[in-house]
Amino acid sequence: MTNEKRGDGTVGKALDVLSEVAEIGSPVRFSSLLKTSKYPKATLYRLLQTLLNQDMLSYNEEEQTYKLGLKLVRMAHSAWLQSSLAPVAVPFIDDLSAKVGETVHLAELDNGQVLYVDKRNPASPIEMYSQAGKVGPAYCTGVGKAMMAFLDESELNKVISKQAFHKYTQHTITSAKALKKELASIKKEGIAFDRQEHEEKIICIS
Amino acid sequence: MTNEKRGDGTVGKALDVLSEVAEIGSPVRFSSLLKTSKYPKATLYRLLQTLLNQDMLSYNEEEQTYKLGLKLVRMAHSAWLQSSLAPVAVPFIDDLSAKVGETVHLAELDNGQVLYVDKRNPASPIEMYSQAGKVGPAYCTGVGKAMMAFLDESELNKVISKQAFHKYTQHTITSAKALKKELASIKKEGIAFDRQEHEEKIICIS
DNA sequence: TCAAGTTTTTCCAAATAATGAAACATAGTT
DNA sequence: AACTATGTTTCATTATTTGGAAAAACTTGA
Repeated sequence: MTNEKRGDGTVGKALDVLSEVAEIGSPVRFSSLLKTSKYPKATLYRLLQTLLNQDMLSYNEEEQTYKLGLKLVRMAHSAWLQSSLAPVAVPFIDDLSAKVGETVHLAELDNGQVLYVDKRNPASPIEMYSQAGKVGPAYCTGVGKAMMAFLDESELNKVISKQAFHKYTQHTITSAKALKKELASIKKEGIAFDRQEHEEKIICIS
Repeated sequence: MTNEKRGDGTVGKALDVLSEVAEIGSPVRFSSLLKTSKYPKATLYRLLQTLLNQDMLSYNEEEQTYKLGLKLVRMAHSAWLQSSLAPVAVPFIDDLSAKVGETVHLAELDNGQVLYVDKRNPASPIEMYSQAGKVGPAYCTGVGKAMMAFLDESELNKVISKQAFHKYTQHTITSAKALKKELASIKKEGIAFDRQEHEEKIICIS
């Protein structure tokens, strides 16, 4: 039986399980996972054990619950450090945030997704981790579009072809053609707007 | 570096490779990884491909380099949300930081390791991601010891038994016995100190 | 341009590890 | 005690992973 879409062997399955735990968002019991998961009992069990051994998950014996583990956090820390621009740009966004008195995001474009690398909010100086690290679709956020506008033709096509357009709100752009048109005008004017395309009531200027 | 306990099949290997990429800290070429890695060419290659497919790594075609990928960051974000106390405690540590005018860490104890969940530094409001997410050994940090002091006997033994004591500085505690003694006094006095046990010139009060 | 060196990718038979139905274990209830 | 709901282990079968070696794909240099 070959599974076409999710096709990399055991590792794929393990990461699948890891994602499931991540998506649930709170510590989970084995049985609870079993209901959601597409893997049979024994398999799921062994995958969880492996992930535990590897510190990708941590297990609370009292409550018999699994949650994401230390290794993951440690690696994410590395990922942050590996991010190309973050360390360099920090002073700039601090500055910008202070000047405009609005929330400032620092984002990176990675394979058609916007990774919010950092965030500065002048009012309450934190919330940070709760936003930085978030990933969103590039085609319906201000930053995303701003960045795509400056890709060259071939790269842009590559990115677009990977996208599955999903209509988040009634304003979301859902065709490659419409997107390209918008990008062209962004390039000309130097400013990108997000007109409630991803979340209602949130607009942004990039 | 010398980790004997490596034994869970393919998943273990894949995560091993992932760790290696993380530890290097900057984008790596295949050949470069091959030198460090204990896996043969073909194996390493396939593992990298799998991790790529899974978005755990991302690949820069121009430079032919691998770095940590989006999925990892996304999951770490979830890990942060799953952390039991962070969301609740944020206002408190903001407050505390303002009052004492010193850097405040929020840490969690997880299997003998201290995870710095959050950090507030009154002078420069950031650096955060660069520290939060960091993991350190519990037995030679102020916070770590403070928390261990309030574990009950059996849990404490479990944690201690997992520890490999490593002498970071000449002040580091290196025996289970000495550690227990110290914990007892911490419990009595309600304050834990870190007297340059982990890093020279850094002391802290918990 | 071709040959010589690198680095990355593919192949395939043998070796190994993963699978999952079912049995077993351990609470928790009625 | 028998019943239920979870969690853990076993084991013969099957599918995946392995790694040496060799083929591509790139890089250089003359």
